[in-house]
Amino acid sequence: MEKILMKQIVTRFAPSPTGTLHIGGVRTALFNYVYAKQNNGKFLVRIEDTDRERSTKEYEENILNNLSSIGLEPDEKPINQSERNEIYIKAAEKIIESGNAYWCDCSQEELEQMRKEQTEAGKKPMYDGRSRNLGIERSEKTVLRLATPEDGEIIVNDLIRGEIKFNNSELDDLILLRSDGTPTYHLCNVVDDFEQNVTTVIRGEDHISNTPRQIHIQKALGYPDLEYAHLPLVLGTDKKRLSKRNAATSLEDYRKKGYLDSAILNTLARLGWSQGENEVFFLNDLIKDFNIKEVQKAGAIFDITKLDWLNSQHLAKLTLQEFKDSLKPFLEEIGIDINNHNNVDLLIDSLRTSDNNFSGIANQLYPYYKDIKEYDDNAIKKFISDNDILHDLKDILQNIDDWNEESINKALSTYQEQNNLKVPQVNQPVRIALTGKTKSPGLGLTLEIFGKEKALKRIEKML
RNA sequence: GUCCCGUUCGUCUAGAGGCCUAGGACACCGGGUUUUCAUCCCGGCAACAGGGGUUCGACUCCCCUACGGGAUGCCA
Repeated sequence: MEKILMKQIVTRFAPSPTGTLHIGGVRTALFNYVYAKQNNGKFLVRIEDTDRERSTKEYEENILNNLSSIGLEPDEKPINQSERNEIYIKAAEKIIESGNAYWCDCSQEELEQMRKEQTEAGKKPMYDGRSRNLGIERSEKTVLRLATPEDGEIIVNDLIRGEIKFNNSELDDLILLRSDGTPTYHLCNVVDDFEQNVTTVIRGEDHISNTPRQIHIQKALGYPDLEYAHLPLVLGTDKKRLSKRNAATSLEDYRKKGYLDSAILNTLARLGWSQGENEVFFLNDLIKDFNIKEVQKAGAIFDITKLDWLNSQHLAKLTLQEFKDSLKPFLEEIGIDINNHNNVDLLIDSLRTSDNNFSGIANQLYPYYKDIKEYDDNAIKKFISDNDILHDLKDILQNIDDWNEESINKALSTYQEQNNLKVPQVNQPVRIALTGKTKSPGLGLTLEIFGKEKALKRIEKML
Protein backbone atom coordinates (compact mmCIF):
# COMPACT_ATOMS: atom_id res chain seq x y z
CA MET A 1 0.00 0.00 0.00
CA GLU A 2 2.76 2.40 0.96
CA LYS A 3 4.45 1.61 -2.27
CA ILE A 4 1.45 2.59 -4.35
CA LEU A 5 1.22 5.90 -2.59
CA MET A 6 4.84 6.66 -3.30
CA LYS A 7 4.63 5.84 -6.99
CA GLN A 8 3.71 8.24 -9.71
CA ILE A 9 0.06 7.79 -10.56
CA VAL A 10 -0.48 6.33 -14.01
CA THR A 11 -3.96 5.89 -15.47
CA ARG A 12 -5.04 4.61 -18.83
CA PHE A 13 -7.97 4.64 -21.17
CA ALA A 14 -8.21 1.35 -23.05
CA PRO A 15 -10.83 1.42 -25.79
CA SER A 16 -11.35 -1.26 -28.37
CA PRO A 17 -11.61 0.25 -31.84
CA THR A 18 -14.91 -1.34 -32.77
CA GLY A 19 -16.76 1.95 -33.18
CA THR A 20 -16.26 5.71 -33.12
CA LEU A 21 -15.44 7.41 -29.84
CA HIS A 22 -18.67 7.69 -27.91
CA ILE A 23 -19.50 9.98 -25.07
CA GLY A 24 -19.41 7.26 -22.44
CA GLY A 25 -15.85 6.59 -23.50
CA VAL A 26 -15.04 10.28 -23.37
CA ARG A 27 -16.24 10.38 -19.79
CA THR A 28 -14.09 7.41 -18.81
CA ALA A 29 -11.12 9.01 -20.54
CA LEU A 30 -11.88 12.32 -18.84
CA PHE A 31 -11.91 10.85 -15.35
CA ASN A 32 -8.70 8.99 -16.09
CA TYR A 33 -7.11 12.13 -17.44
CA VAL A 34 -8.20 14.34 -14.57
CA TYR A 35 -7.17 11.85 -11.91
CA ALA A 36 -3.73 11.51 -13.45
CA LYS A 37 -3.23 15.24 -13.86
CA GLN A 38 -4.34 16.18 -10.38
CA ASN A 39 -1.79 13.72 -9.02
CA ASN A 40 1.00 14.91 -11.28
CA GLY A 41 0.76 11.58 -12.94
CA LYS A 42 0.46 10.28 -16.46
CA PHE A 43 -2.51 9.53 -18.63
CA LEU A 44 -2.03 6.73 -21.13
CA VAL A 45 -4.04 5.29 -23.96
CA ARG A 46 -4.01 1.70 -25.07
CA ILE A 47 -5.83 0.34 -28.06
CA GLU A 48 -7.32 -3.04 -27.24
CA ASP A 49 -7.56 -4.42 -30.73
CA THR A 50 -7.15 -8.09 -30.04
CA ASP A 51 -10.54 -8.74 -31.59
CA ARG A 52 -9.30 -8.72 -35.16
CA GLU A 53 -12.76 -9.29 -36.56
CA ARG A 54 -14.33 -6.11 -35.29
CA SER A 55 -11.41 -3.73 -34.83
CA THR A 56 -10.56 -1.30 -37.60
CA LYS A 57 -7.88 1.31 -38.18
CA GLU A 58 -10.52 3.90 -39.06
CA TYR A 59 -12.16 3.58 -35.67
CA GLU A 60 -8.80 3.67 -33.99
CA GLU A 61 -7.95 6.93 -35.72
CA ASN A 62 -11.33 8.35 -34.91
CA ILE A 63 -10.88 7.58 -31.24
CA LEU A 64 -7.34 8.92 -31.05
CA ASN A 65 -8.09 12.08 -33.02
CA ASN A 66 -11.20 12.93 -31.10
CA LEU A 67 -9.52 12.27 -27.80
CA SER A 68 -6.67 14.65 -28.38
CA SER A 69 -8.72 17.30 -30.12
CA ILE A 70 -11.09 17.48 -27.19
CA GLY A 71 -8.13 18.04 -24.94
CA LEU A 72 -7.47 14.63 -23.45
CA GLU A 73 -4.03 14.21 -24.92
CA PRO A 74 -2.21 11.07 -23.77
CA ASP A 75 1.23 11.56 -22.24
CA GLU A 76 2.78 8.79 -24.27
CA LYS A 77 2.24 7.36 -27.70
CA PRO A 78 -0.71 4.96 -27.53
CA ILE A 79 0.13 1.30 -27.83
CA ASN A 80 -1.71 -1.40 -29.75
CA GLN A 81 -2.28 -4.78 -28.22
CA SER A 82 -2.30 -6.37 -31.65
CA GLU A 83 1.40 -5.62 -31.92
CA ARG A 84 2.41 -7.06 -28.60
CA ASN A 85 1.71 -10.73 -28.94
CA GLU A 86 5.09 -12.00 -27.85
CA ILE A 87 4.87 -10.09 -24.62
CA TYR A 88 1.60 -11.77 -23.69
CA ILE A 89 2.79 -15.17 -24.71
CA LYS A 90 5.91 -14.73 -22.65
CA ALA A 91 3.73 -13.85 -19.68
CA ALA A 92 1.60 -16.91 -20.31
CA GLU A 93 4.71 -19.06 -20.31
CA LYS A 94 5.72 -17.56 -17.02
CA ILE A 95 2.41 -18.60 -15.56
CA ILE A 96 2.81 -22.10 -16.89
CA GLU A 97 6.25 -22.33 -15.32
CA SER A 98 4.88 -21.23 -11.99
CA GLY A 99 2.38 -24.07 -12.21
CA ASN A 100 -0.63 -21.77 -12.24
CA ALA A 101 -1.91 -22.68 -15.67
CA TYR A 102 -2.72 -25.83 -17.60
CA TRP A 103 -3.71 -26.97 -21.07
CA CYS A 104 -7.27 -27.97 -21.67
CA ASP A 105 -8.65 -29.78 -24.70
CA CYS A 106 -12.34 -29.61 -23.98
CA SER A 107 -14.30 -29.06 -27.19
CA GLN A 108 -16.86 -26.31 -27.65
CA GLU A 109 -19.59 -28.95 -27.74
CA GLU A 110 -18.39 -30.49 -24.52
CA LEU A 111 -18.37 -27.10 -22.81
CA GLU A 112 -21.81 -26.25 -24.07
CA GLN A 113 -23.13 -29.55 -22.81
CA MET A 114 -21.50 -28.90 -19.43
CA ARG A 115 -23.06 -25.44 -19.13
CA LYS A 116 -26.41 -26.75 -20.14
CA GLU A 117 -26.34 -29.37 -17.42
CA GLN A 118 -25.22 -26.84 -14.85
CA THR A 119 -27.97 -24.45 -15.78
CA GLU A 120 -30.57 -27.17 -15.62
CA ALA A 121 -29.31 -28.19 -12.20
CA GLY A 122 -29.81 -24.58 -11.10
CA LYS A 123 -26.10 -23.92 -10.86
CA LYS A 124 -23.98 -21.13 -12.18
CA PRO A 125 -22.57 -22.16 -15.54
CA MET A 126 -18.80 -22.22 -15.25
CA TYR A 127 -15.88 -24.33 -16.30
CA ASP A 128 -15.53 -27.09 -13.74
CA GLY A 129 -11.79 -27.59 -14.08
CA ARG A 130 -12.11 -31.09 -15.44
CA SER A 131 -8.82 -30.91 -17.36
CA ARG A 132 -6.91 -29.35 -14.55
CA ASN A 133 -4.96 -32.34 -13.32
CA LEU A 134 -4.90 -34.38 -16.48
CA GLY A 135 -1.46 -33.29 -17.58
CA ILE A 136 -2.67 -32.62 -21.10
CA GLU A 137 0.06 -31.67 -23.55
CA ARG A 138 -0.24 -28.63 -25.73
CA SER A 139 -1.71 -29.21 -29.17
CA GLU A 140 -3.57 -27.22 -31.80
CA LYS A 141 -6.84 -27.86 -30.01
CA THR A 142 -5.82 -26.90 -26.50
CA VAL A 143 -6.39 -23.64 -24.71
CA LEU A 144 -4.34 -22.47 -21.77
CA ARG A 145 -6.35 -21.98 -18.59
CA LEU A 146 -5.46 -20.22 -15.38
CA ALA A 147 -5.65 -22.48 -12.33
CA THR A 148 -7.74 -20.26 -10.07
CA PRO A 149 -7.64 -20.96 -6.33
CA GLU A 150 -10.69 -22.99 -5.37
CA ASP A 151 -11.31 -21.45 -2.01
CA GLY A 152 -10.63 -18.22 -0.25
CA GLU A 153 -11.77 -14.85 -1.48
CA ILE A 154 -10.57 -11.87 -3.42
CA ILE A 155 -11.24 -8.41 -2.11
CA VAL A 156 -11.35 -5.64 -4.65
CA ASN A 157 -10.70 -2.31 -3.05
CA ASP A 158 -12.62 0.21 -5.06
CA LEU A 159 -12.09 3.95 -4.65
CA ILE A 160 -15.76 4.57 -5.33
CA ARG A 161 -17.46 1.51 -3.85
CA GLY A 162 -15.22 0.41 -1.05
CA GLU A 163 -14.51 -3.29 -0.56
CA ILE A 164 -16.09 -5.75 -2.94
CA LYS A 165 -15.70 -9.41 -2.02
CA PHE A 166 -15.74 -12.36 -4.35
CA ASN A 167 -15.54 -15.99 -3.35
CA ASN A 168 -12.96 -17.79 -5.41
CA SER A 169 -15.44 -20.63 -5.72
CA GLU A 170 -17.50 -18.32 -7.95
CA LEU A 171 -14.66 -17.95 -10.40
CA ASP A 172 -13.73 -20.54 -12.99
CA ASP A 173 -10.46 -21.24 -14.74
CA LEU A 174 -10.44 -18.60 -17.42
CA ILE A 175 -8.73 -18.98 -20.74
CA LEU A 176 -5.39 -17.22 -21.11
CA LEU A 177 -4.41 -18.43 -24.56
CA ARG A 178 -6.85 -19.51 -27.24
CA SER A 179 -6.31 -22.70 -29.21
CA ASP A 180 -4.82 -20.66 -32.02
CA GLY A 181 -2.26 -19.43 -29.53
CA THR A 182 -3.53 -15.84 -29.27
CA PRO A 183 -3.93 -14.24 -25.86
CA THR A 184 -7.32 -13.25 -24.47
CA TYR A 185 -8.55 -9.93 -23.16
CA HIS A 186 -7.91 -10.59 -19.48
CA LEU A 187 -4.30 -11.62 -20.01
CA CYS A 188 -3.47 -8.72 -22.31
CA ASN A 189 -5.16 -6.28 -20.03
CA VAL A 190 -3.26 -7.37 -16.95
CA VAL A 191 0.08 -7.64 -18.70
CA ASP A 192 -0.23 -4.22 -20.30
CA ASP A 193 -1.27 -2.50 -17.11
CA PHE A 194 1.92 -3.87 -15.60
CA GLU A 195 4.09 -3.10 -18.60
CA GLN A 196 2.78 0.44 -18.80
CA ASN A 197 3.31 0.95 -15.07
CA VAL A 198 -0.35 1.66 -14.55
CA THR A 199 -1.22 2.27 -10.91
CA THR A 200 -4.90 3.08 -11.14
CA VAL A 201 -7.58 1.45 -13.21
CA ILE A 202 -10.55 3.73 -13.80
CA ARG A 203 -13.17 2.10 -15.98
CA GLY A 204 -16.87 1.35 -16.28
CA GLU A 205 -18.67 -0.67 -13.66
CA ASP A 206 -19.35 -3.34 -16.24
CA HIS A 207 -15.82 -4.47 -15.42
CA ILE A 208 -16.39 -5.05 -11.74
CA SER A 209 -16.87 -8.76 -12.07
CA ASN A 210 -13.84 -9.01 -14.36
CA THR A 211 -11.65 -7.58 -11.67
CA PRO A 212 -11.17 -10.62 -9.42
CA ARG A 213 -10.22 -12.68 -12.47
CA GLN A 214 -7.64 -10.13 -13.45
CA ILE A 215 -6.30 -9.98 -9.93
CA HIS A 216 -5.71 -13.72 -10.05
CA ILE A 217 -3.70 -13.30 -13.22
CA GLN A 218 -1.71 -10.51 -11.57
CA LYS A 219 -0.97 -12.72 -8.61
CA ALA A 220 0.11 -15.59 -10.84
CA LEU A 221 2.51 -13.22 -12.54
CA GLY A 222 3.73 -11.68 -9.31
CA TYR A 223 2.56 -8.19 -10.28
CA PRO A 224 1.85 -5.51 -7.69
CA ASP A 225 -1.73 -4.62 -6.73
CA LEU A 226 -3.56 -1.88 -8.55
CA GLU A 227 -5.96 0.77 -7.42
CA TYR A 228 -9.45 0.50 -8.89
CA ALA A 229 -12.31 2.88 -9.45
CA HIS A 230 -15.37 1.54 -11.22
CA LEU A 231 -17.45 4.33 -12.67
CA PRO A 232 -21.23 4.21 -12.85
CA LEU A 233 -22.43 3.80 -16.41
CA VAL A 234 -23.85 6.50 -18.63
CA LEU A 235 -27.43 5.55 -19.43
CA GLY A 236 -29.87 6.44 -22.19
CA THR A 237 -33.29 7.88 -21.46
CA ASP A 238 -34.61 4.33 -21.28
CA LYS A 239 -32.26 3.75 -18.35
CA LYS A 240 -30.36 1.24 -20.39
CA ARG A 241 -26.71 1.51 -21.05
CA LEU A 242 -26.16 4.33 -23.53
CA SER A 243 -25.93 2.94 -27.03
CA LYS A 244 -26.54 3.96 -30.61
CA ARG A 245 -29.99 2.52 -30.26
CA ASN A 246 -31.26 4.90 -27.62
CA ALA A 247 -29.32 8.10 -28.27
CA ALA A 248 -26.76 9.88 -30.33
CA THR A 249 -23.60 8.52 -28.80
CA SER A 250 -20.83 9.60 -31.09
CA LEU A 251 -18.78 12.48 -29.78
CA GLU A 252 -18.42 13.77 -33.32
CA ASP A 253 -22.18 14.19 -33.66
CA TYR A 254 -22.26 16.58 -30.73
CA ARG A 255 -19.31 18.55 -31.98
CA LYS A 256 -20.86 18.82 -35.42
CA LYS A 257 -24.06 20.09 -33.91
CA GLY A 258 -22.07 22.91 -32.38
CA TYR A 259 -21.54 22.01 -28.78
CA LEU A 260 -18.35 23.31 -27.27
CA ASP A 261 -15.77 20.76 -26.20
CA SER A 262 -15.62 22.32 -22.77
CA ALA A 263 -19.39 22.05 -22.40
CA ILE A 264 -19.40 18.41 -23.44
CA LEU A 265 -16.67 17.67 -20.93
CA ASN A 266 -18.52 19.65 -18.29
CA THR A 267 -21.73 17.73 -18.86
CA LEU A 268 -19.95 14.40 -18.77
CA ALA A 269 -18.10 15.27 -15.59
CA ARG A 270 -21.37 16.19 -13.89
CA LEU A 271 -22.71 12.76 -14.72
CA GLY A 272 -21.76 11.02 -11.52
CA TRP A 273 -19.85 13.81 -9.86
CA SER A 274 -20.78 17.15 -8.37
CA GLN A 275 -19.32 19.78 -6.15
CA GLY A 276 -21.55 21.85 -3.95
CA GLU A 277 -23.79 24.05 -5.98
CA ASN A 278 -21.39 24.61 -8.84
CA GLU A 279 -22.48 23.57 -12.26
CA VAL A 280 -20.01 25.11 -14.65
CA PHE A 281 -16.59 23.49 -14.76
CA PHE A 282 -13.73 23.72 -17.17
CA LEU A 283 -11.03 21.09 -17.48
CA ASN A 284 -8.75 23.08 -15.20
CA ASP A 285 -11.43 23.32 -12.55
CA LEU A 286 -11.87 19.59 -12.68
CA ILE A 287 -8.18 18.97 -12.24
CA LYS A 288 -8.28 21.22 -9.22
CA ASP A 289 -11.56 20.13 -7.64
CA PHE A 290 -12.48 16.65 -8.84
CA ASN A 291 -12.33 13.88 -6.27
CA ILE A 292 -12.75 10.34 -7.48
CA LYS A 293 -14.03 9.29 -4.08
CA GLU A 294 -16.99 11.61 -4.49
CA VAL A 295 -18.22 9.87 -7.59
CA GLN A 296 -21.76 8.59 -7.44
CA LYS A 297 -22.39 4.85 -7.47
CA ALA A 298 -25.58 4.76 -9.51
CA GLY A 299 -25.76 5.01 -13.28
CA ALA A 300 -26.69 8.39 -14.72
CA ILE A 301 -28.96 9.21 -17.62
CA PHE A 302 -27.44 11.46 -20.24
CA ASP A 303 -29.85 14.35 -20.66
CA ILE A 304 -29.37 16.54 -23.69
CA THR A 305 -31.20 19.51 -22.12
CA LYS A 306 -28.47 19.77 -19.52
CA LEU A 307 -25.88 19.87 -22.29
CA ASP A 308 -27.92 22.59 -24.00
CA TRP A 309 -27.92 24.73 -20.91
CA LEU A 310 -24.31 24.12 -20.02
CA ASN A 311 -23.36 24.91 -23.59
CA SER A 312 -25.09 28.26 -23.36
CA GLN A 313 -23.16 28.91 -20.15
CA HIS A 314 -19.86 28.09 -21.82
CA LEU A 315 -20.81 30.09 -24.90
CA ALA A 316 -21.44 33.11 -22.71
CA LYS A 317 -17.88 32.97 -21.41
CA LEU A 318 -16.33 33.24 -24.86
CA THR A 319 -14.96 36.58 -26.03
CA LEU A 320 -16.56 37.86 -29.22
CA GLN A 321 -13.47 36.90 -31.17
CA GLU A 322 -13.43 33.37 -29.77
CA PHE A 323 -17.11 33.10 -30.43
CA LYS A 324 -16.68 34.17 -34.04
CA ASP A 325 -13.78 31.82 -34.61
CA SER A 326 -15.79 28.88 -33.33
CA LEU A 327 -18.93 29.87 -35.18
CA LYS A 328 -17.22 30.38 -38.53
CA PRO A 329 -17.21 26.75 -39.73
CA PHE A 330 -20.87 26.35 -38.86
CA LEU A 331 -21.74 29.28 -41.09
CA GLU A 332 -19.57 27.87 -43.83
CA GLU A 333 -21.54 24.69 -43.53
CA ILE A 334 -24.63 26.59 -44.75
CA GLY A 335 -22.72 28.52 -47.38
CA ILE A 336 -21.97 31.70 -45.47
CA ASP A 337 -18.69 33.52 -45.08
CA ILE A 338 -18.85 35.09 -41.65
CA ASN A 339 -17.04 38.21 -42.82
CA ASN A 340 -19.35 38.81 -45.71
CA HIS A 341 -21.32 41.40 -43.75
CA ASN A 342 -20.91 45.12 -43.11
CA ASN A 343 -21.57 44.87 -39.44
CA VAL A 344 -20.19 41.50 -38.41
CA ASP A 345 -19.28 42.17 -34.82
CA LEU A 346 -22.53 43.87 -33.97
CA LEU A 347 -24.49 41.18 -35.75
CA ILE A 348 -22.80 38.24 -34.07
CA ASP A 349 -22.83 39.88 -30.69
CA SER A 350 -26.55 40.57 -30.96
CA LEU A 351 -27.42 37.04 -31.93
CA ARG A 352 -25.04 35.05 -29.82
CA THR A 353 -27.77 34.04 -27.40
CA SER A 354 -30.30 33.23 -30.11
CA ASP A 355 -29.74 29.51 -29.68
CA ASN A 356 -27.67 27.28 -27.44
CA ASN A 357 -25.45 25.67 -30.03
CA PHE A 358 -23.54 26.88 -33.06
CA SER A 359 -25.57 25.19 -35.75
CA GLY A 360 -28.74 26.69 -34.28
CA ILE A 361 -27.14 30.10 -34.08
CA ALA A 362 -25.87 29.80 -37.65
CA ASN A 363 -29.44 29.15 -38.77
CA GLN A 364 -30.66 32.19 -36.90
CA LEU A 365 -28.03 34.21 -38.69
CA TYR A 366 -29.05 33.06 -42.14
CA PRO A 367 -31.44 35.89 -43.09
CA TYR A 368 -28.83 38.45 -42.09
CA TYR A 369 -26.43 37.14 -44.73
CA LYS A 370 -28.63 35.65 -47.42
CA ASP A 371 -32.03 36.19 -48.96
CA ILE A 372 -34.87 35.05 -46.77
CA LYS A 373 -35.63 31.41 -47.46
CA GLU A 374 -39.22 31.53 -46.39
CA TYR A 375 -41.48 34.04 -44.72
CA ASP A 376 -43.56 33.14 -41.71
CA ASP A 377 -47.05 33.20 -43.23
CA ASN A 378 -48.85 33.31 -39.93
CA ALA A 379 -46.85 36.31 -38.90
CA ILE A 380 -47.66 38.10 -42.12
CA LYS A 381 -51.34 37.37 -41.68
CA LYS A 382 -51.27 38.62 -38.15
CA PHE A 383 -49.25 41.80 -38.58
CA ILE A 384 -49.52 42.89 -42.17
CA SER A 385 -53.10 43.53 -43.25
CA ASP A 386 -52.23 46.30 -45.66
CA ASN A 387 -49.00 47.97 -46.70
CA ASP A 388 -49.76 51.48 -45.46
CA ILE A 389 -47.57 51.30 -42.43
CA LEU A 390 -44.67 49.80 -44.30
CA HIS A 391 -44.97 52.49 -46.93
CA ASP A 392 -44.84 55.21 -44.31
CA LEU A 393 -41.92 53.59 -42.58
CA LYS A 394 -40.01 53.22 -45.79
CA ASP A 395 -40.24 56.95 -46.32
CA ILE A 396 -39.33 57.72 -42.75
CA LEU A 397 -36.33 55.42 -42.75
CA GLN A 398 -35.31 56.76 -46.11
CA ASN A 399 -34.89 60.15 -44.52
CA ILE A 400 -32.72 59.10 -41.64
CA ASP A 401 -29.17 60.20 -42.36
CA ASP A 402 -27.67 59.23 -39.05
CA TRP A 403 -28.29 55.49 -39.39
CA ASN A 404 -27.90 54.09 -35.90
CA GLU A 405 -29.94 52.29 -33.31
CA GLU A 406 -30.80 55.38 -31.34
CA SER A 407 -31.98 57.63 -34.13
CA ILE A 408 -33.86 54.81 -35.81
CA ASN A 409 -35.69 53.97 -32.62
CA LYS A 410 -36.53 57.59 -32.13
CA ALA A 411 -38.01 57.91 -35.59
CA LEU A 412 -39.93 54.70 -35.14
CA SER A 413 -41.50 55.70 -31.85
CA THR A 414 -42.34 59.18 -33.08
CA TYR A 415 -44.27 57.65 -35.97
CA GLN A 416 -45.95 55.17 -33.68
CA GLU A 417 -47.08 57.83 -31.23
CA GLN A 418 -48.22 60.33 -33.83
CA ASN A 419 -50.41 57.75 -35.50
CA ASN A 420 -51.68 56.29 -32.29
CA LEU A 421 -50.41 52.85 -33.08
CA LYS A 422 -49.21 50.07 -30.81
CA VAL A 423 -45.54 49.19 -30.94
CA PRO A 424 -46.01 45.73 -32.49
CA GLN A 425 -48.16 47.24 -35.23
CA VAL A 426 -45.16 49.25 -36.27
CA ASN A 427 -42.29 46.96 -35.40
CA GLN A 428 -43.44 43.54 -36.46
CA PRO A 429 -44.05 44.33 -40.12
CA VAL A 430 -40.54 45.71 -40.36
CA ARG A 431 -39.14 42.74 -38.56
CA ILE A 432 -40.89 40.36 -40.89
CA ALA A 433 -39.66 42.29 -43.89
CA LEU A 434 -36.09 42.10 -42.65
CA THR A 435 -35.86 38.57 -41.30
CA GLY A 436 -38.99 36.79 -42.49
CA LYS A 437 -40.16 36.26 -38.93
CA THR A 438 -41.18 38.10 -35.80
CA LYS A 439 -38.03 37.41 -33.86
CA SER A 440 -34.93 39.56 -33.92
CA PRO A 441 -32.87 41.76 -31.63
CA GLY A 442 -34.28 45.19 -30.78
CA LEU A 443 -35.65 46.67 -33.98
CA GLY A 444 -33.44 49.74 -34.03
CA LEU A 445 -30.44 47.55 -33.54
CA THR A 446 -31.62 45.12 -36.18
CA LEU A 447 -32.03 47.92 -38.68
CA GLU A 448 -28.63 49.28 -37.85
CA ILE A 449 -27.12 45.83 -38.36
CA PHE A 450 -28.73 45.49 -41.79
CA GLY A 451 -27.59 48.89 -42.91
CA LYS A 452 -29.83 51.46 -44.55
CA GLU A 453 -29.61 50.22 -48.08
CA LYS A 454 -30.26 46.59 -47.43
CA ALA A 455 -32.99 47.34 -44.90
CA LEU A 456 -34.88 49.49 -47.37
CA LYS A 457 -34.51 46.89 -50.08
CA ARG A 458 -36.10 44.26 -47.92
CA ILE A 459 -38.97 46.54 -47.00
CA GLU A 460 -39.57 47.34 -50.63
CA LYS A 461 -39.61 43.68 -51.40
CA MET A 462 -42.50 43.27 -49.00
CA LEU A 463 -44.59 45.97 -50.66
C1' G B 1 -30.71 -19.58 -11.99
C1' U B 2 -26.00 -17.96 -9.42
C1' C B 3 -22.56 -14.01 -8.13
C1' C B 4 -21.61 -8.72 -8.15
C1' C B 5 -23.12 -3.48 -8.38
C1' G B 6 -26.97 -0.14 -7.71
C1' U B 7 -32.04 2.53 -6.14
C1' U B 8 -33.36 10.81 -3.23
C1' C B 9 -37.90 15.57 -7.52
C1' G B 10 -39.16 14.04 -14.95
C1' U B 11 -33.38 14.50 -15.30
C1' C B 12 -28.28 15.56 -12.93
C1' U B 13 -27.43 15.75 -7.88
C1' A B 14 -26.69 17.63 -2.07
C1' G B 15 -27.30 14.72 2.08
C1' A B 16 -21.68 10.62 6.00
C1' G B 17 -28.21 9.49 12.76
C1' G B 18 -30.88 14.98 14.98
C1' C B 19 -28.73 21.16 10.92
C1' C B 20 -34.34 17.88 6.45
C1' U B 21 -40.85 21.58 6.91
C1' A B 22 -35.18 16.90 2.32
C1' G B 23 -31.12 21.83 -0.50
C1' G B 24 -29.27 23.25 -5.59
C1' A B 25 -29.28 22.89 -11.00
C1' C B 26 -31.69 21.54 -15.73
C1' A B 27 -36.52 20.82 -17.74
C1' C B 28 -41.50 22.44 -17.07
C1' C B 29 -45.26 26.21 -15.43
C1' G B 30 -46.26 31.37 -13.90
C1' G B 31 -44.54 36.57 -13.37
C1' G B 32 -41.05 40.74 -14.41
C1' U B 33 -37.42 43.22 -17.93
C1' U B 34 -37.15 43.64 -23.53
C1' U B 35 -44.39 46.18 -25.32
C1' U B 36 -40.85 40.67 -30.63
C1' C B 37 -37.51 36.62 -29.54
C1' A B 38 -33.36 35.14 -26.82
C1' U B 39 -30.60 36.61 -22.56
C1' C B 40 -31.41 38.14 -17.52
C1' C B 41 -34.33 38.41 -12.77
C1' C B 42 -38.26 36.57 -9.45
C1' G B 43 -41.71 32.72 -8.05
C1' G B 44 -43.98 27.75 -8.40
C1' C B 45 -44.44 22.41 -9.23
C1' A B 46 -41.87 18.11 -7.90
C1' A B 47 -38.31 12.94 -4.70
C1' C B 48 -35.95 9.64 0.12
C1' A B 49 -38.57 2.05 -4.24
C1' G B 50 -41.47 -1.10 -0.37
C1' G B 51 -41.37 -3.73 4.30
C1' G B 52 -39.08 -4.99 8.75
C1' G B 53 -35.49 -3.98 12.45
C1' U B 54 -31.43 -1.01 15.49
C1' U B 55 -32.04 3.85 18.03
C1' C B 56 -34.85 8.67 22.29
C1' G B 57 -34.42 9.80 16.90
C1' A B 58 -33.18 7.23 10.31
C1' C B 59 -32.71 9.70 3.61
C1' U B 60 -28.57 8.34 6.45
C1' C B 61 -26.85 1.83 10.00
C1' C B 62 -28.60 -3.70 9.43
C1' C B 63 -31.88 -7.42 7.08
C1' C B 64 -35.55 -8.90 3.51
C1' U B 65 -38.42 -7.96 -0.93
C1' A B 66 -39.07 -5.46 -5.52
C1' C B 67 -36.96 -3.17 -9.58
C1' G B 68 -32.66 -1.81 -12.78
C1' G B 69 -27.76 -2.95 -14.47
C1' G B 70 -23.38 -6.11 -15.03
C1' A B 71 -20.89 -10.87 -15.10
C1' U B 72 -21.47 -15.88 -15.94
C1' G B 73 -17.72 -16.41 -23.99
C1' C B 74 -11.63 -19.70 -27.23
C1' C B 75 -15.78 -10.66 -27.17
C1' A B 76 -13.50 -6.64 -25.14
